[in-house]
Amino acid sequence: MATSARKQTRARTAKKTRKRGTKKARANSLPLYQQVDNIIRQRLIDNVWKPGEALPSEMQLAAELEVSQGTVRKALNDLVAENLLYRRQGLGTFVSEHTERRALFFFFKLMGKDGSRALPESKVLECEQTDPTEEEIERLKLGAGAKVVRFTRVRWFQDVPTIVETITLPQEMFPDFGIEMQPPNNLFRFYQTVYGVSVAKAEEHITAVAATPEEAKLLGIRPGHPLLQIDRVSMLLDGRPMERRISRCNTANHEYVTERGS
Amino acid sequence: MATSARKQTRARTAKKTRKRGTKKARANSLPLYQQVDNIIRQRLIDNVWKPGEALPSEMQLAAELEVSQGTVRKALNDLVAENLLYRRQGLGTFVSEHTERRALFFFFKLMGKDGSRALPESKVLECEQTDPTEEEIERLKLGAGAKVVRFTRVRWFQDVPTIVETITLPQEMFPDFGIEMQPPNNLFRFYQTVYGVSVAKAEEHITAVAATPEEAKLLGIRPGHPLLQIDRVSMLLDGRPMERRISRCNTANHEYVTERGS
DNA sequence: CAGTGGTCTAGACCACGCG
DNA sequence: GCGTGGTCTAGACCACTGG
Repeated sequence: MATSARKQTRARTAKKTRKRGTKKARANSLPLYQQVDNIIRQRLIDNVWKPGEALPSEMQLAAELEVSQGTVRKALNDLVAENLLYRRQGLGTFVSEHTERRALFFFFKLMGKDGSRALPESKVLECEQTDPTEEEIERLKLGAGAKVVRFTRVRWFQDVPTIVETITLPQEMFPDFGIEMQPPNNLFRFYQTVYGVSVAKAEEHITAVAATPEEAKLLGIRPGHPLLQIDRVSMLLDGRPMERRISRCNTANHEYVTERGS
Repeated sequence: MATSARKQTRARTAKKTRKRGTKKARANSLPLYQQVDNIIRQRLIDNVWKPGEALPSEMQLAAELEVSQGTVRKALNDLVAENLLYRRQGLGTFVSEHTERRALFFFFKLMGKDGSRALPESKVLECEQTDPTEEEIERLKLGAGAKVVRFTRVRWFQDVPTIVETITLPQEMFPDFGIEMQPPNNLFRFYQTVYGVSVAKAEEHITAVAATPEEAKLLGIRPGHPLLQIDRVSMLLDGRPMERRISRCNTANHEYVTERGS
């Protein structure tokens, strides 16, 4: 910022014999606040500030990047709108964490039909390190020869088995996963604290399917019973896929809830 | 704004023998830009500006409401973030419309598994004006004695029947609906242009269900085949429910797709 | 108390769309 | 050329947090 973008700016306006020395124009391509946004975004990707940590104050960032406080503020607020940061008056600006609560409200859309909302318990059935299927290669954008960790678990709400879940991770991002380790219930928090891998966005494909005999047995239902299948790929800030998860849910007592504003 | 909120402000700071006459403080409750936001929001509810129409310019609004241009700008940008308005440089600020394209990308989440994305054709089976069920009374927040319009339709993607839909409307909001009128394919646009009713937000509850014999016949599948049920209530800007829709979809070739940022 | 973010203003210039 | 929104700055004061 202080160098590249800025110099360009000066260069661009040079031929017009710039009169106002104090005024800043923007580079031909991107507005200043977006350049600031990108710099901060890159630092988040590079883990310069870790989840839960505070960023420098607006004034400090403004001084470092040689822009006004207002420009930094706009960039920060945009990042807050994307849930990457949060701010607390009198305290500072912080990197978002994947707390239990956050996982619950942001990623976990299954609610009890009675209005209850809770994370289910989990029990892992199998866990192996293996070769990916064709579908996994595509969904996780895996390179040739890449390995994956794949495990299956059943999830309960109040002693009622409700979800059968198959989770696939790129082995490269999670070294030694599943070798001497049993995955815990809150996976996102685990990914973040143990491997420094933070989920930034996710895409879900939802369909209705019939329960297989195995699933029927695990969930205590008839084979062929309708299940809600949620096929989700979670991605890092830079867009790289980091988890593929297929959840097959009995929606007798729970439903997938989503709302959209305007 | 020019009167009520402003006077309060003055009143609050009165006892401190306010020194700076030019400075504006905010009322105890809400920041100025939120007051402006609320005023504009109310005008949208009151249809002061209709969908597609331009609002007054920032300067005009600022002058009318006696605040700075920057404050109006923040309020407007917040409303843009909610998709209630959109702005075009050099042109102005406009009220959002429910165009085909908008309906497609905002409300219609069903995508072809081959990546295609289109609004299906529709054929209405029945249409009646009747008493609401208990469930409808609750979901549509109907008062005692309120009537509803209820109709059923089948929807096709390229000649393949895929969705069976039951739609319920509060009769009060849609006088004469269904009496001498057959509902068209793009309902949201119809609601807006004919009745001045604009959807602002929606909540969906998604489950997996088994096809009834009637549905199976309509969709050309076996009874008991798994269907994706989307139970949606759409609401006006002020939160009043205006449509309840139950869509039961065969997800053999289509799936419900959603993404979440951070 | 000092330091943080939150609000608000005033004014400059830029980029765009249209006549 | 004019009016629109878009960007950027500078500076003021408010409100909250912590020591």
